[in-house]
Amino acid sequence: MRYWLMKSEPSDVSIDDLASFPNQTVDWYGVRNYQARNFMRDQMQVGDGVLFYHSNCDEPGIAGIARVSKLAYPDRLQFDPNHKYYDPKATPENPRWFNVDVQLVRKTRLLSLKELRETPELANLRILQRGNRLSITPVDPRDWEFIMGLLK
DNA sequence: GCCAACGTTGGC
DNA sequence: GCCAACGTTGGC
Repeated sequence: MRYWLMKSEPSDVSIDDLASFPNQTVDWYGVRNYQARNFMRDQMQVGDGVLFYHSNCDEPGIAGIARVSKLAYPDRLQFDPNHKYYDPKATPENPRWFNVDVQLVRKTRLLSLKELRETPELANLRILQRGNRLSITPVDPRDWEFIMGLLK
């Protein structure tokens, strides 16, 4: 059992969008970074904990708790020539991009990036490191427990 | 909209 | 394999 932080732009999929989806589940499409892909494809297990993070928006921060609900499988959009996530080098026989499914556990208060930065216990969070751009990062179990405490 | 920090691409 | 050019991310 591992823990992850996954960024989503709320203009694309917000925590409220997730809550409104069938089974409160979304396929985590559109990841086009190899490190993030490898986390999903090689390490994520059903039941892993996910911090659902709103990025590139007015109030960036953790907006809810979710879980991995399906193991990685090929990202459907890499095969769609009309989509911005199309990848001409990917084929169904040899897919390049993968995604897991993520299911809402519960919406939480917004634990803002500002508050995260002001919390000394969380100084090691990957998301807070300088220059971090990765959309999926592992979360240390101790950090996860600490954040669960803040979100009670 | 700016721009720092990365990641990717492709010529050599 | 190097690295300049280019593209993207995402907070501010």
